[in-house]
Amino acid sequence: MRINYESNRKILEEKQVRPTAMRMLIFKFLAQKQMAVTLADIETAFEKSERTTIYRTIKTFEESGIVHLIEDGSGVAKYALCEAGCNCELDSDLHLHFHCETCKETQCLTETKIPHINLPPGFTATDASLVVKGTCDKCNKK
Amino acid sequence: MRINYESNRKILEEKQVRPTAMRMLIFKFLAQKQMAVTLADIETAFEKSERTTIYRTIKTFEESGIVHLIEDGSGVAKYALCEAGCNCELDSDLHLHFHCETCKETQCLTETKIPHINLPPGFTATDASLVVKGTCDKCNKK
DNA sequence: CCAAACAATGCACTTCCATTGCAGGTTTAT
DNA sequence: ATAAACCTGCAATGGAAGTGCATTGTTTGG
Repeated sequence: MRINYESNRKILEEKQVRPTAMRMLIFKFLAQKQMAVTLADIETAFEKSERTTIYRTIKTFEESGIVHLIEDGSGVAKYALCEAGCNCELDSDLHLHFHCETCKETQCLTETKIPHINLPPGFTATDASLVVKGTCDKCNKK
Repeated sequence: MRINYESNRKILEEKQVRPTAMRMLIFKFLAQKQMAVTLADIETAFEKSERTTIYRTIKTFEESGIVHLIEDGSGVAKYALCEAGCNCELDSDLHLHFHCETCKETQCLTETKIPHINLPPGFTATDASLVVKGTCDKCNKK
């Protein structure tokens, strides 16, 4: 729908990313997915387009703070859209990621923040990543 | 020293891993290192031996609970010895890992356990991994 | 003690994912 | 309109993980 298209475009522009056709498509794809996706997932969804372009698009998104990288232990990098107003780089917005061992999907649990950690003396933290593994709500219902 | 050799051997045997020469060497290497190491690190330390052997040795160690895998976000798998009596698989022994962005080393902070996390309704956890990034005590002193 | 059975090792090869170089094509600013 | 900056597509590279198979080493049962 038109509205959505316009708002997506606005998000890209706000982050200083030119809203090319490819980027808009990939952004839309990410927005529709509830889960974190791999580069291969995007490739599969857009068979017509080039791996490299997708790769670089995601890199651009990552550097611009449009998506954030998630390493969930599956060995491949996954990406998910940052929430509106999210500053993933900052300590303040460290949410946790949940990897379901049944459906193999990874999602952001944006409501659940990483609790404050007391580090041993001498250590200073700039970033943290918490991945919880188990069974997600959907799979627990089955 | 002899004592150490014997005690290392005992550890392997307790975990049902045959103490071959190669395995003893790799175990010793891990025990001396304070940090988590990559397969490449071990390769470099033992140039004479085969990548595959090292790879499979570490796999064996991992499956037997002698080492645990750490994914610190550097993209490559790292391994560290489990503490005596550690049961890395169990919730009870989830310590945190610290990745120093200055020296690029990763270490276990075994004293610091992962705090209890309240998951949203429907989610059940079996495992968790917390990696904190920043500057370690040594690099902060420089 | 010897042979059969099993486990560990070495070598070659494959696969998967990430990344880069370069040559067009497109957009933007002057 | 034109140059500069940026984006895209294609080809190729690199690094790490993993597999198959033949060989060697180790254990165990007779």
